[in-house]
Amino acid sequence: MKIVFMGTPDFAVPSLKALYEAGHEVQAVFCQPDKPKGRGMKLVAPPVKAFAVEKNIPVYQPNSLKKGGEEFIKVLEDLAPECIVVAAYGKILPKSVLDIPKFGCVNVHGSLLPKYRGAGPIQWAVLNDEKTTGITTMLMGEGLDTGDMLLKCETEIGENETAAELFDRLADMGAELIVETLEKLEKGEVTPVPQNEDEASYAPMLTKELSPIDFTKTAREVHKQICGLSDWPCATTLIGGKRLKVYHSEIVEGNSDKPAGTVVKAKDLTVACGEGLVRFTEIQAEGSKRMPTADYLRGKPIAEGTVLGK
RNA sequence: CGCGGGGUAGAGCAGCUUGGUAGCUCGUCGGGCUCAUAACCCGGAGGUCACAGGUUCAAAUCCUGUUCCCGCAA
Repeated sequence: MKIVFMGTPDFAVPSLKALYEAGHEVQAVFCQPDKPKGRGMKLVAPPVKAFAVEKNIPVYQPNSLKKGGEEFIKVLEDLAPECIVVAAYGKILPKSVLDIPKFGCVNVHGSLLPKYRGAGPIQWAVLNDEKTTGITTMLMGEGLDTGDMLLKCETEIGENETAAELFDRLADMGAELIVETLEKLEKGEVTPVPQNEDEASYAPMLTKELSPIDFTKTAREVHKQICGLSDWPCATTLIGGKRLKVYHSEIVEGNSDKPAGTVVKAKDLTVACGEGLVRFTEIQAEGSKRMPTADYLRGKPIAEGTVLGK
């Protein structure tokens, strides 16, 4: 099938790769413009662009498809793709684009719609301690992730699984599902199902305001916050006035009468919460790289009774 | 040139201000002790102190350049 692929971050790459390797004619790739990133504000190409360049697929990076995007829409019309596949593109497609391909625009979304529409479905599923989540492919409408659903694939969320780990798994699942979706779409073997608006929920992009850990919450809530925010923006606390990022953690059996945030076991950094105990297993201090907690403690021991968060 | 921290043994760190024997915790190897242990004791191996230049009798330490990693900000 002649397709145009629209996507930007790592999440989209497996899908693009799978379509490419499934023999589809990927006519062009659209992604966000290179953005100044990291220290020194260097321009960085999005992962999808890197893959496309490697495979000699033409890349377009419009600032917008709405305002001043006429020339790009012209490009799309000239390519006349049979389907436009969208995976975490990061831009709203105007109706003039949605109407171009005969099979429509198909989106790969990282949740079981209609739950968790929006930019951060994977992270919020973890943060909310969902037992399962998955991938949904759908025909795009004009609303935000509101289109009719095509196929779904469900998976369990691991007890200690971080959003980053789930991201990778879902990206691969999405890749399989989008290939299957196109196949069935072409053969007319799939029936679009409207979403139940009553069950819809919205998962906004994460911000750093979610980072600080509130140890008065339950150990489970703290643990899921750590998992859901890893690798970015990361749950954080303070130790001796310095910021400490927590990448991995696990819930520990037992309880403590110490105030929330107190380190009750210095050997493996077990911390008292409002209810229950949580243990940090991978952390990162300012100016240092992320490492297993045991490594960190060898160089910077933490005294039992230390209270985190200040 | 956005601001800042850092690169020292396999891992994590101290030492740098005030130049003068390469240090700590852990791991590893060998031995010992114990009914027993992620226990304890004794001993050993393991370093171009990121790279390049400079100052000096002498540089991990002071100066200059380069490079890589990280926090903030975006």
